[in-house]
Amino acid sequence: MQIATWNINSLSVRLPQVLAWLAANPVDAIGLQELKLVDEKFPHDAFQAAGYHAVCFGQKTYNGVAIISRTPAHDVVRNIPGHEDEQARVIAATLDTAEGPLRLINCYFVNGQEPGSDKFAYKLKWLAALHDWLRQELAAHPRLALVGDFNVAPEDRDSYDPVGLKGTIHHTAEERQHFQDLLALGLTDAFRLFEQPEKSYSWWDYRQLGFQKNRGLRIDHILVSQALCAGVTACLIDRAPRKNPQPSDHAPVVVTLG
DNA sequence: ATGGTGGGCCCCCCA
Repeated sequence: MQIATWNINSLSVRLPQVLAWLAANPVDAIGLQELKLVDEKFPHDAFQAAGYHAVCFGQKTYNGVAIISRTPAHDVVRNIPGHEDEQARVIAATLDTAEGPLRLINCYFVNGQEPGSDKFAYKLKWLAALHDWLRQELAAHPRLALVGDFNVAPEDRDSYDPVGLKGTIHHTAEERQHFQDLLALGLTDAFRLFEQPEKSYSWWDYRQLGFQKNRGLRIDHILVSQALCAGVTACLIDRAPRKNPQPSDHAPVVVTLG
């Protein structure tokens, strides 16, 4: 089976591209981020017509996440339990598969703007809350995948300019430590299980020909629990949709499990 | 340090 993640930067604008991508890449489930619409405007009919179920957690103007899946999702959780948050950033659900239940946690991690800012402080708090909750989720759900736009470039090789951007947002020691803390819970970065092209990125700034110059960051990730890890046979970033007219600034990431 | 581009929305906020 295949699971994907994609920050689509407005579902209203990108719905045709998402449907086209799913038609060409009939994954079993995909986590979407940055819907930028309220639940009342979520296009359930379009996904149903494409053969998918959807659960969503929307918000006006900003954020918003959804899980699109071939089989109905159940035990849906929205945001981090016990962590007060006005922003819709997390949706988790269980999918029934041939190999047993799979817990899919789809997150739009905080951007954080700039180290030292209020938004950066919010990012670090949010990351700590996610970590604490994930420990419980992993204990309850051995087969677990954490997917989404992490807004962290974990290592220097995940950035087009690790020296020039050292210490800036997505590149700080604090953010990278939080990423390592997630791995320490027993999660594995599926992308790095395999040999990958050099300069593999999942996000490119719209400005100054970022994509054409491959000035990007790898900030969209799929982390798998130990129970899933042994069955992972591939993990790829699909750059093709970034070449579309009116693209999202992010590319989808896809993992193949057993 | 600024501003480059894009989305949402009501002209400035967020990425």
